[in-house]
Amino acid sequence: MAKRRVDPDRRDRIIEATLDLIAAEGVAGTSHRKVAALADVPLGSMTYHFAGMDELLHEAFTRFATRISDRFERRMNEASTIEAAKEAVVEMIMEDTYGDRDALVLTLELYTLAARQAKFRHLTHDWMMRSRRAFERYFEPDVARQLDALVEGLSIHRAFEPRDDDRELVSNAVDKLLREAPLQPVVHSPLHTAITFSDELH
Amino acid sequence: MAKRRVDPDRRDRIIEATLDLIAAEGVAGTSHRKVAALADVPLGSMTYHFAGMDELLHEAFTRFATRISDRFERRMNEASTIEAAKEAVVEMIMEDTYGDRDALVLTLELYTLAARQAKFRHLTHDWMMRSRRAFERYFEPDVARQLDALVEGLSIHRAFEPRDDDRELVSNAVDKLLREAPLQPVVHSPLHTAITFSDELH
Amino acid sequence: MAKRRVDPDRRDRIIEATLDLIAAEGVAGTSHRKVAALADVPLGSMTYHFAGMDELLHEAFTRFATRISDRFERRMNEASTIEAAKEAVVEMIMEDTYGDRDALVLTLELYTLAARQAKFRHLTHDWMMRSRRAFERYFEPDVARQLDALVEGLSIHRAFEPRDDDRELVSNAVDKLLREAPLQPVVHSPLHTAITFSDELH
Amino acid sequence: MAKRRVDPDRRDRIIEATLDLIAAEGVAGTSHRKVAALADVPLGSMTYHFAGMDELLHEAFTRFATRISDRFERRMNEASTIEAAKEAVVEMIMEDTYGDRDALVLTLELYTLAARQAKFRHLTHDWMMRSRRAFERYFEPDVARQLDALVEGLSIHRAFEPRDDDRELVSNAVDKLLREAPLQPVVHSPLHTAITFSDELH
DNA sequence: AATGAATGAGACTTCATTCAT
DNA sequence: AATGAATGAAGTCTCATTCAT
Repeated sequence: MAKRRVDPDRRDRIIEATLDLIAAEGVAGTSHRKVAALADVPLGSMTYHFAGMDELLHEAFTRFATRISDRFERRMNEASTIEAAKEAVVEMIMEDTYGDRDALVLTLELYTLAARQAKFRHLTHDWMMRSRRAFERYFEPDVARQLDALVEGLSIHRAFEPRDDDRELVSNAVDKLLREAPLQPVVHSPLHTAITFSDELH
Repeated sequence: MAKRRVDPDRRDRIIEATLDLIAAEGVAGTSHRKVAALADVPLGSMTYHFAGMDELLHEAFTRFATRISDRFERRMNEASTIEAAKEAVVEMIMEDTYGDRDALVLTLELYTLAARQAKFRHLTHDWMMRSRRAFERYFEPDVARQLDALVEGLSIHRAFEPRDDDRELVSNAVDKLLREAPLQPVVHSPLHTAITFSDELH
Repeated sequence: MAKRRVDPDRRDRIIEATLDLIAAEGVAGTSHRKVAALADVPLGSMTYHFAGMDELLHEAFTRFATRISDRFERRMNEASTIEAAKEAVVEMIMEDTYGDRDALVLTLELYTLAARQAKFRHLTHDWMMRSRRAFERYFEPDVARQLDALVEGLSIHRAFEPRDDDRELVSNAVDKLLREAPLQPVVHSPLHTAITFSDELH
Repeated sequence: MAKRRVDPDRRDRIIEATLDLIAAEGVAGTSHRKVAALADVPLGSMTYHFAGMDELLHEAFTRFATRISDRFERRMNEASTIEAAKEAVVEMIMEDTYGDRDALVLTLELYTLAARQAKFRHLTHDWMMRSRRAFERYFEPDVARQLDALVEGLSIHRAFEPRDDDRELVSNAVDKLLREAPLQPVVHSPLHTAITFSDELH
């Protein structure tokens, strides 16, 4: 382990190491020590660069959510027709909704944190908003929300129980959701931001 | 803490306390000490009744998954027509897919564990199978799977971002998935049980 | 694990299991639980049959020391000439002074206990007395003591550092010790039983 | 316990305290807590300075074996004639082969560990090699080995059963071993380093 | 600005022993 | 006579954080 007095992207390296570690051992198994070892920085660096574990987790998940959203947006924006957009949705569910196993694990870890701590909730909020907005380039707002939920559910279920005929099933489900406008128009009401979660108890 | 040498259903109380604690503080924040305090049993009881933390978690999540599946099955079985079944699905998403906040948190915690440790995967597997089978009383197998994923996605998204017009949106999404058989019939292939997750790294 | 309501030699089995366990994991690594598991008796049996860990250890080492001494005596008594006796000594050092690895380990464990706790000292005392008396059938008392010490030292050293030419070296050493009476007769004085060890501190 | 953030030779103090404690209560009775209390360091220091109990034991016994070997070597080197060397051997057996009671106990504890765990065997190996080499300044290699074993055996037996006439007996035994070259020369064969011990079982 | 050293709290687990049956 | 259940004490170790340099 070489001395590295000059080390500009040390913060960066720490954040990446944190994400790797969470993917591998979960938030529960993540500690300053392990991150420091993985990032090859002195233990003392950890609390020097980040006020505490919470700040570190927050920054790490911010980077993760941003990264996933960026990729998602890019792929959706590349489509030039509705048909292409639909194909992109199916494609993302099929091959890499969450990019890979690590991404799924990180997503679940983030949801778990967000469900319990308000301070992580804006991350999931922003993420969802960006997804929907990307969908809205091609689809009705309500359909965008429905689609967003379907993508979520199919991705999780496929991760746990993949099957050979998934593509047809996914494609068909997306088709049906896009098929036609509802008979009785959905009434838009103002965003209801009430948070369902009561926060941590102690 | 009174002396209580004779105490049947102590195991039971420990398991319930564990679920409460996980809901409140997450798997990461769950410890023998805290569970023991919550269940009002001596610390030494913990590893007497359960070989270790892992066994405790496994038993707790087994109870949880079974409980949720039971309730889900019961509600689906109560429907007598397809229309009623559809209504039950919407209802469950709307009011209590996961029963309550605790149930959502516990579900996410379980998914997180299952994504990383094979030994928890059979719990999510069984759970999904029971859901689909319950759906299959009324719907085609493929539709059952699509519906199952939609329920998953909508429940999660609604938990994070509830809105006043959710009922219409949910109902409409379910409607569309149920609407009609696919034009090009989905080809059934044998269950592909390959697990996508490589297990814990060390 | 069958129910064994009638089980006469249970005490016996426990003692043997204890010796096996000490050989494998040392006195330090020996516990009621492990012994019970190895002997296939309920944990509750342990403190029913033996007042406590100390009594168990004492009985186990008593059996061990007796067993080793018996064997030693038998082999020495089988010799009919001094030459044969000398050969028996060499033989015992060479092939099985302590019988096997387990016996060496148990011997060292016993010495360790005896060096610190008076209550184990009579075991080592009796053992040594029986060895010397066995030697005295053929050799002068002083030579017997010298021989006894040489056997001890060679056995230990050979256990740690065996060599191909050990037999010659051992045989030669025994020869020299037996060769002839000392020029200046050793004065016999009464046994000095003062114990050098101050006992356990707490 | 005063605050002592700056405390060099803390490691040192811990090692010495460990040796004292092992001498007093054995490896079995040695714990982080007790050592910390004896060395007057916080419990947390223990695993900060030493990766674990094993490392601590290893370092402690390394220091012990080195210390004993140093003293042994020094005393042997001080002799200028064979006669003086012989006298030094007798002297060491008589008064302080192992220096004192603690040293004998520690030696037995080390042998016990080494007999069961390979990682401690190099300590006993080095120790024996240094003893023999010290003897070889004055005596034939084979005689050195015989003498080494005799010293071992006499020291142990004298510790357990001291007698007033030990000096004559010891002196006479040494004399005999040194007396003259063997009639049939011992054949030297290459060192046979095979380790007899199979290691811990599980 | 950066870090090696240090520590109190608390983690999981094992244990000898007690006790009600 | 025998034992399953239970527990308080103590074991080793990991941790986030503080602090002197």
